[in-house]
Amino acid sequence: MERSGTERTGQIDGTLPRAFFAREVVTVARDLVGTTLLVDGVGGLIVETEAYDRGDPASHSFAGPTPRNTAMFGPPGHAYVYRSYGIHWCLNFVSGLQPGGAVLIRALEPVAGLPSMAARRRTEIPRLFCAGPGRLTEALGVTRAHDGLPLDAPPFRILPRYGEPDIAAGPRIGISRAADLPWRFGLAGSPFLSRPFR
DNA sequence: CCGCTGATAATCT
DNA sequence: GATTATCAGCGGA
Repeated sequence: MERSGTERTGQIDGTLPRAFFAREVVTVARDLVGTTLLVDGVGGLIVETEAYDRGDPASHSFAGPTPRNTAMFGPPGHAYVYRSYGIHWCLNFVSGLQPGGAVLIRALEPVAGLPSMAARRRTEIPRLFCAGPGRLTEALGVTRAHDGLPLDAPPFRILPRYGEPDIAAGPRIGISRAADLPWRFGLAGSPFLSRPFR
């Protein structure tokens, strides 16, 4: 059984406040590593993130608001979910001091709801449950239905981390523009990353 | 270990 | 018609 929010954080309700997301996207992306993401009680430790913001050629918000990226231009602390390569869903946390910023959640270390993840992912290998943005959404049951939902209310729960994790940084994965920016963050040495840092 | 390929759909040129 | 914030399966070294 998981420890209570009070025991972990000293707060009554351990869920991250919306103000957490209303900071520089790169800072939010780094600070999310080591927090715990649950969707309907299924999830685990966030071990890999990427930052995107307005003015970033690799960001969906770069060209301005469209039907797809509407949530990115709404208030921080909400989900932005989009379909990737026609097959996968990808989960972002709308963040930043200006509209158009978001943090892509790329990998989790599975902690809660392991049987549900195994069933949804059709594999018994925990390392492959959430190692990648598309795998993660499949394991947690995240779809377009979650686009725009607030992150401080069910089905979402995001719990603060305890101490300071050892965080690695590097270039983002799978993009062609602004590919040199070190806006990918991860828990150093974690076996649950989508790809290792070097 | 590495690289290639197909699946599949919204968005943009 | 091309591109894309991906993944799984395959073949070769």
